[in-house]
Amino acid sequence: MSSNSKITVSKIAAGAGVSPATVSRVLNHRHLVKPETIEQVENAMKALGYSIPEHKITAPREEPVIILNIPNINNLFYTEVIQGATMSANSHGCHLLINQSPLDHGSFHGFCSLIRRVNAAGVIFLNQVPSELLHQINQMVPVIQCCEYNQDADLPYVSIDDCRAAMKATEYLIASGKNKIAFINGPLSFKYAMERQRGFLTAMSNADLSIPKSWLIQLPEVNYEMAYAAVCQLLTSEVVPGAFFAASDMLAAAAIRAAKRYHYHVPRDIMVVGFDNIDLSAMYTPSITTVSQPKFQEGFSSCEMLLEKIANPDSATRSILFDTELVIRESTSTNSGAI
Amino acid sequence: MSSNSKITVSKIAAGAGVSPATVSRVLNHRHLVKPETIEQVENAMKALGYSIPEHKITAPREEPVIILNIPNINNLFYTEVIQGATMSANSHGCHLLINQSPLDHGSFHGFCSLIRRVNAAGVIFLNQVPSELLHQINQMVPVIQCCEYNQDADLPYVSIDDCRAAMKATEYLIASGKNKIAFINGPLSFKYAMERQRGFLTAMSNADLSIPKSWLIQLPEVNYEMAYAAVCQLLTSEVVPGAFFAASDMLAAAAIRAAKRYHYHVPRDIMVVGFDNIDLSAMYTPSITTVSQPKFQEGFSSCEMLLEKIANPDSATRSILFDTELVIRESTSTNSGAI
DNA sequence: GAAAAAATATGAAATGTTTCAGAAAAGATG
DNA sequence: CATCTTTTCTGAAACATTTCATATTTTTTC
Repeated sequence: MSSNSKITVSKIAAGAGVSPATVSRVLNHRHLVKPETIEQVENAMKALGYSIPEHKITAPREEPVIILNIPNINNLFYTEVIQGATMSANSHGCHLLINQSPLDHGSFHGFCSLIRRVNAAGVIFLNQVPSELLHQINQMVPVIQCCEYNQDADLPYVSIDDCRAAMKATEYLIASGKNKIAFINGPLSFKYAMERQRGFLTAMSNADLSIPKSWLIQLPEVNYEMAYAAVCQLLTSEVVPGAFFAASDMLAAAAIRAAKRYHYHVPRDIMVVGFDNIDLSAMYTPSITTVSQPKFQEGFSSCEMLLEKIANPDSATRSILFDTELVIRESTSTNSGAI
Repeated sequence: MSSNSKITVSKIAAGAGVSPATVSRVLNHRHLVKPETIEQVENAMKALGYSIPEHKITAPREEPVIILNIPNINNLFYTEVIQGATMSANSHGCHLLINQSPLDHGSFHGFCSLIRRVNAAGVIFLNQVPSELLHQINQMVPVIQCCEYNQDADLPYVSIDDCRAAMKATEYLIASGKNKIAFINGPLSFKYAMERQRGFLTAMSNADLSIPKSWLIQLPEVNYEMAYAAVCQLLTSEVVPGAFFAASDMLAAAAIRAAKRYHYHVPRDIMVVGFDNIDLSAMYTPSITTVSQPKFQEGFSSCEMLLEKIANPDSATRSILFDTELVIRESTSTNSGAI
């Protein structure tokens, strides 16, 4: 027996013909060591019967960390987008971490310090960020905007054509024989809200339909209770709409609930269309007809684009607008077994 | 000027009249050093104008990063827990980042390398992690378990008493005149699922009630469609339960949907109780009676406990079990305006 | 395509941390 | 209260890690 005592870094180093420092590096900062040297050291370890403790094994290179920023995790919409981005990141051996920050002027400093602190390789924003902040961050690391974006910033984004999608949905309601359609929306400060409203109004005007101003419901935030209250109020006035188009599924759910309260049958008396196709829309009773956007795909592509930009900072990255699809469910379909 | 060069452990040791080992201990394992000795060392540090070392335990110059790990972001339950943890972290000037990983043997390496890569100060787990992995991670950074936990690991957790909560809910259904109660559950590999089932069965047996085996619905995953199909099947057999107790709100929603399909009135014919009080349960039609657990509070306390453990690694951290509350809504309340 | 600049890779030495053995203090025992 | 036992505490030495200087390779520039 050569050495029966404890296995030390120095002994491994001697066996591998390198310095103890190098062995220590293989153990702790593997990416600093040349692959062939790592192999030498690992052979020496094996010869001594040493196995590296599992939690000490580090990646052969410093894995990039990507920050995906969301304004508020309390929104069902994001989960599938995040799944897509995570899938992409993991398949490239990257870490994807989710940060929650409004990314306004107040939180900007903290966000920058986060980027530096974790040495992030890039950022995906799911919220609209003011141009000047976006540019400052883009000077530190590559940036991609996903779903909600700031067109002024001239930075790449992955999203859908909200206006066209809203037009299609409105046209569907009109084609279903409805001409008294109310629109429920959240704050117009969101680009998507603005665009969806524009699509709705364009489709209505194209069909020569006009509606009272009060049917363009404008909520101060995307909130179930508020939407429920607003729709209840509308349903107790003299003229009642024959359909609601909501800029998000949760608002559509609130409209359905309100309609039921006043004993309107959905879809016979009142049709309801939502937007986004979140899980809730299939689970609701009746299930909700909605504009489906490819959330997973959007997240996935954002991350792919970002990784491309990280690997090749000067490549011209082109923005993407995905197609949407109208998913017909019980809240508009008279021949399904809606309750 | 005595020494203008770098301040080292040896110099502090010389100043304090102790060995370098002791200074190192003051910095890293304070509890091993006698209080008077600590004071000597700290005086010597002050005399040398010692400013906190860069990456050592004594508060890094940059803000700590906490990793909150969830098994799957596609679960509505987590969002509020995350809000609580974020609130706590931010109020202490920490970054809280969310990572998505099942934390099994396959993903363990990647997770360890993440911890090292971002130099995380601590971890909060929202999923049950095998003891041996938990211990290995705990050797790197402090660990807190939140909501779902592994009792064997002997590491601190913040959660609720699922068994007692499930008993209370079952007793409420029994007190409401129901004695034919079915239970819908997800995989028993989750501790919460096991405990909730135990609570249900205990309450039933305490009331001398027995149910057919098929009324203990055991789904291979927590999934709306699966639950819907299972309940539909049960509702088309000869004897039909008068109530469903579901181990999660989503399963309760599926039960309601299935009941409606077969024209049972909820709550008159069939009562339904869920668990967790996620947003969905208030939005559903009818709204769902459910066991509410203080999700925000659990997240908040987990993070506070973790920060305490980071600041003071040797402090004895005691686990917490919060109280739950039964929130009565339309799915069980005959006198509310249920539809 | 040569020269300059930047990134990568390594060892010696400096520095930090842990182990181990033993001293000192605190409790237990008869 | 003397003795044994256990626990706490510390330093020397062993060991691990990081820093810094330098050698090597790769990339960029002109």
